[in-house]
Parts: sequence; C-alpha cells; structure tokens
Amino acid sequence: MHLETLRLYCDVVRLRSFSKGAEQNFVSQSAASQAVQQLETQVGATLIDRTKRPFAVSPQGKALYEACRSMLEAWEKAKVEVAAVKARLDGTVRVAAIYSVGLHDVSRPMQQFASLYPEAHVQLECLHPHKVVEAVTNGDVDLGIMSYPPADRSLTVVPLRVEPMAVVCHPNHRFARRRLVMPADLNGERFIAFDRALPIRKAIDRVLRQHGTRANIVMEFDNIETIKQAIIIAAGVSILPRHTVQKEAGIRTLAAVTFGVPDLARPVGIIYRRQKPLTPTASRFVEMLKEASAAPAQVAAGER
Amino acid sequence: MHLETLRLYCDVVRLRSFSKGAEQNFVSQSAASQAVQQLETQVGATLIDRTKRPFAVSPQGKALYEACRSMLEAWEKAKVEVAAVKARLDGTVRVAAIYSVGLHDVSRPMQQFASLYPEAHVQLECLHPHKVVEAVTNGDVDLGIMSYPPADRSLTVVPLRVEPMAVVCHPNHRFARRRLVMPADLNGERFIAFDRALPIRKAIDRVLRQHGTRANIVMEFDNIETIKQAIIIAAGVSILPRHTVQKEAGIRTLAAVTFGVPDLARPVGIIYRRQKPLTPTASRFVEMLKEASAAPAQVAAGER
DNA sequence: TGGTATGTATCAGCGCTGCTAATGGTGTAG
DNA sequence: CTACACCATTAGCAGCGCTGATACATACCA
Repeated sequence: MHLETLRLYCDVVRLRSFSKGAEQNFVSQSAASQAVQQLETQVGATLIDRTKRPFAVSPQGKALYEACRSMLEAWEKAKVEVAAVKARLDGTVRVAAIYSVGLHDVSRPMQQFASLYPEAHVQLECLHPHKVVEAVTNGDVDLGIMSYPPADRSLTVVPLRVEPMAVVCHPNHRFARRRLVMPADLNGERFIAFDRALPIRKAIDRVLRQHGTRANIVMEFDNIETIKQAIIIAAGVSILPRHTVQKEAGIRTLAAVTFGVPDLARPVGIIYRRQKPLTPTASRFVEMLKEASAAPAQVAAGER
Repeated sequence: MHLETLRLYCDVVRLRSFSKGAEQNFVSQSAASQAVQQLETQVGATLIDRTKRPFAVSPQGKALYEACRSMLEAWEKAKVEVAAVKARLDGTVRVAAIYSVGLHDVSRPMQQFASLYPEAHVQLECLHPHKVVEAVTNGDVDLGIMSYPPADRSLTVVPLRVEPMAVVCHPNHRFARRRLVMPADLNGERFIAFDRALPIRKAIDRVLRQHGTRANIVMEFDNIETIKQAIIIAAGVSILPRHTVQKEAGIRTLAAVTFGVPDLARPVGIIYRRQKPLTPTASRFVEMLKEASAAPAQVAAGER
C-alpha cells in the first residue's frame, strides 16, 4: 500500500471528485479511479458510492478517510522531525583531542568557527590518545585530533603539522644557558619521560638509542602538563614539543633549548572514520584547523 | 512510499538485523537493504550506521522508527475499524415498504429473520409509494417493498405476488349479501377511490372504463387504512386487495365481495438498485420474503 | 596479524505494478 | 431528450522493486 494512494484517496474524498483529486496529485483521473478501487479491495469494503453525483462517501469510507488523514499527518510530522534532528546533528561537530593539542590549538579555531557559522556547534572533549581513537571508531565523535595518528585502515588521516621538539629544563639548569643540546648531553641526565605506551615516547627512545644515549629516566607521565610540573619540581629535563612550553618560556618558568636532532618532531593530524564521509560542517571545521595550523607554524619558523 | 517498506524498516530496527527483518517480511536480504536505503534517501537522512555490527540506529532512525510504528498501528486499527463498520452495515437490512404491505406482511418474516440470524437487523420504515422509490434510489434503504413496482432501468424488480382485489363495503350494504359484484353494479355507486397519482387508481380506473362503468367517486385517499375508515363512515364502497380487509371481514366490520374481473390484481414486488448488488444479508431477507409470500398465497387459494 | 564466518552492499535481470491515453458508460441539467 | 460532466474500463508501456549472485566489511579467532 502506497502512502501516495492514501493521500490521493483523501484528496478525492475532500474535494468530492476523482478528477480534482487526481489533478491535485498530478496523476490522471484514471489513476485515481484505479487507486481507489485498489484501496477498496485492500480494505475489503466499498468506500465510495459512485452511483450518485457528486458521489457519496460510505461510512467505511469516512472512517478510513479520518484514519488516513492522521496517518499522512503523522508521516509529514515524522519527516520534518527527522530533518530537524538531522539539522541539529549535522550542525554539530564533535571533536576529541589529546590534551596537549586541544587546549592550545583548538580553542582559537573553535571560537573563529563559532563566529563564522553561528548555527553550528563544536563539542570539544580532551581525552587520552587511545580514548581519542576509540571515540572516533565508535562514532562517538566526528573528528579526532592527536599526535602520531595511527595508520588504521578504517581511519582517514589528515596531517596537520609537524611540531619541532625542544629540550625543556628548569631555568636554573645548566642547559638553560646553552643554545643547543645534543643527544650525548643527555647521558645520565635526570629525564622526565612520557608513558611507555605512547608513540611519542617510542619516537624519543628511538632517537636517543640511535645516538647511543642512555638517559636516566626518573619519572613517567602520560601528558605534557604533568611533565612540565615535574620538570619544575624535580629539576629534571625532558623533550617536548616546543610550542607547548612557549608560555612558560616567556615568563621564565621553564627553559626550552633547541635539540640537536631536527628529525625528532611530533606529527599532529586529524582522524575520522573512512567509511563515513564527513558532514559539510565537519569538513569546514577541518579546513579551519588546517589554516590555523599553517599560519602559526610560519610565525614559529620566523622566530627561530 | 510503501507502508510495507515502513513495516520492513521497523522490523529491521526492532530485530537489529537486515536479514532477520527481511525474513520476517518474506523478502530477500537484498530487498531489505535496498528498501532501507530508499527510505533514507526519501527522508534525507542516515537512519542506520552500518559500520558497526550489530549496526547502530541513528537518532534520526530512532525518531522515524517510533513514528513508523504508530503509523502502522494506525493503519491496522483503521483496517479493523473499516471491517467493523462494514460488518455492522452488512448485517443491517434497511427496508422501506408501503403501509399496506409493511404492516401486514413484513413484520412476520422480520421476526422469523431475527430469530434465524440473531446478528442481523432489519430496519423497516413505512412510507408513501413515491418515498419508497426515492429511498431506494437514494441509497437510504437497501430494499423497497411496494405495489406496482415501477419499471425503472436503474432498479431491479423482484415480483413477490399478485394480490386479488375485492369489492369492499359496509356490512349493511346490499353488496354484502352477494357472492359476486360485477363492474356494471358499480354504476353510480358511491365510490371511495385511491389518490389519482397512485398506479392502483389508474389500474382500477382502466378496468372500470373498459366495462363502461362510471362510479361516483366521493372521496380520494392515498392509503388503504383511510379508505377502510371512510367506507365504514361514509357508507361507500371501494376495491381493495382482499387480504388487506381480512381482519375486518372476520369481525364483520367490513364486507369483502369477490369482484367480477379476476384480471384486476395488485402486483407486489421488491425493488433495489441495479448498480449496487445486495449484501448477503439482504439477499437472505429477500428469499425469506419470497417464501413468506408464496405460502399464504397457497392458503388463500385453498380458502376460495 | 592473517583467516574465517557472519552480515550487508551492490549489481544485473526480470516480473509486476501502476501509470497514461483513449474510449465507453452513467447520472444530471437544461 | 440531448448535451455535458464525470467516472469506469481497457490496452500498452515504463519504472519500480524483487531476486540471486557476488563483492565487501566487520568481528572473532588463533
């Protein structure tokens, strides 16, 4: 049974005419006649007494008319409701980012995006790297922003930038007066490391190993903020993305010294599910993030 | 949009499986997949996130699911309601009869019918002959019972019986002592006639004219009961169907004498609209009327 | 990480449904 | 009774939706 048939029937009854009902539904009079006949056989009752003109609607026909009317109303209502839900959801970009990226770099594009697209909303949550991947694959968020984005075949990766790393130490540390720290300088140095499970830890370890350096790892943390606190308190050193200590370096809370291995850099990228293409809103937000990442990088390069 | 598609979608969502939903609707898994896709394009939103297994129903999908469920419920409800109305109407036979037939002959078959088919109902109303025809053609009643049923091409006529006519007079009238009254005997006799518009009047007039008789018409009425009253009061005579004065003749209120023209007889029949076939219940009632008409006619023949 | 199993998407082909256009039949008005 | 408006009917055709086969994706297992 077609909903269009019910609509046609309702129009026929309402207008008291097969021809007019057909016209209203952009079909021929013949189609209307056949459709109502089919409806009558379907419900097993005579709906319209055609022996009089204008025809008479039987009691069964009236009952069905009312029922069809409310059904069609329900259908239209359902469609607009679905559209409303869709608009609300499509206008919302859910983003999961790791702490060190989300706090520093996403808030500004978010505000910019909000002013550019007032009807859109960005929901940002900061999670541990593994949780970011999980949120993306589960579909809990549309985008994930993280360092060392994993090469998963179910994920699409959009590289954002490569963050140069610096040796970070207390301003009173002897490194703080130098312009360059080589891997060999770290030998036996008290080192505040990333957690073993993190890709950045593996990258740093690999570089140090390649240069035959064995740092004295005194602490391990899974996020940059805690490492920075530990450097201040424990008077150790670490290797962190340079721009994450920009503020502290400015007020002389920490010192950042160029590391002698330029290869060591943290890639940051956006991930999203390959199978589900981004909504237009999400795509625009990705573009905005890419632009925001390009500009400060140039500035940082000029500072060197 | 097919209602079947909505049902299929609901089953798919409910069972959390395209395959099972398809099976429940006796179609292939492929059909279910295509149907849901079509539904998604129709409402312009993704209803099901198929990237996970078991798949996830999107918020839009849930909204549509609820809407579809109530729509399908409404449809089923409408169908049973129509069936109920139909059953109630099909079980009711609406009958319009002229006074002289309805009062005498229909009430007994009605009671018999009611005891035989307790779920059925017969609605009888007694009307003037013209109103009977009107009620039938308007569809206000299913059956009409009347004398001299008109030969209308939009009506079907079922002949019931032919009622012999008798000369009716006051018991003190001189005719009352006779066994036969000839047309010539009516010459100049005070005559209570039917209304000029009635076919029975025309039939009587034609017979009298054929025999060169000129009755002295002193009154005209459109129904038999009034004519009978007038005969008693005005001491005139008339020609009426014999069985309509059977009761009065038994208690000697009126006298009925055989008329010398056996051809003069009132045909009684059932009429109904040619275009709309009778309901089974109405057909059964027609059969009962035919039987009821046949039996007393035999008895009446035996009485002669 | 690869292999298997389950489940869904996709595709070509086809039968059926519902449409159109033309014509026939019926009720109504003048 | 004729003319008109309206609906029913018919044949033919186009498009839709179904089937069966196949490709692909996900989840689970070792």
